[in-house]
Amino acid sequence: MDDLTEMLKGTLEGCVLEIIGGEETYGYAITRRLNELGFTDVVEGTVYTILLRLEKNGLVQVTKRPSGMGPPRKFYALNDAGREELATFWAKWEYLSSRINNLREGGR
Amino acid sequence: MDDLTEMLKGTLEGCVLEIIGGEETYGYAITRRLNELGFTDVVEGTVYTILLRLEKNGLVQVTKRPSGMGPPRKFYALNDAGREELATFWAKWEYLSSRINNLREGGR
DNA sequence: TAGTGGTACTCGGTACTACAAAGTACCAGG
DNA sequence: CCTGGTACTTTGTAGTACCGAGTACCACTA
Repeated sequence: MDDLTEMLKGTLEGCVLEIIGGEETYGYAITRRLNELGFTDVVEGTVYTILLRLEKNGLVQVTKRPSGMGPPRKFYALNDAGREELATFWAKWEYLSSRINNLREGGR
Repeated sequence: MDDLTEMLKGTLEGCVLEIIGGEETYGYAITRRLNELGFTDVVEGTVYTILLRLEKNGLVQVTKRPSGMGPPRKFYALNDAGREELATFWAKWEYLSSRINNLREGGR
């Protein structure tokens, strides 16, 4: 699939929220997860900027833990604000995707 | 629905292409059409920048015609490149939306 | 005839986001 | 020691939707 970067704007952050909401995890693993979910071109740098943004906006709780396989990992978990943001994201996604699919089917 | 601007990035241009593909039309009418289709906050300035971009990228054919109801209108129609771009857009949209919905349903 | 409101397009600047690129650092195995 | 996989940081760039202000045409009306 060719370049999706513009289309990912606004949705990739929601995807990261969803992954974190499923289980406490860390940046490197999130990137790998996204890749295997079909977001093949998403790279680490992108995920880390999103994680820093989530942290700055107070949507996640961060815990640093040693790894054994390399440098220490920063684990991310959703807090209440994060869960709320995730729900908002899905509401927006549903709204937008339904409008777009309507448009495609002749526009009603 | 609250702010969708980030989520619209990469998709709004495709929506405009789809509308133009349906019938030859012009900026002001496209804005009104988007608004009634549920893209309520899209404003004229945004549509015009998209139209100029489409023209610059050689995806549309432009014809200026007098209006009777105000200043002359610039009518836009898809050319072959535009139709191809529209098909690519829908392919990307299908790909992306299916991945996102998969992710939502537990992630396989 | 001046004023208002709807139609219609242009242009300069801003904010936000995904991504590129380069670097730091930890650890295991040869 | 040196390579390769793991793991995070930082700076800068490009692309897009949006804002705001401006220009201009026309119909209607007081």
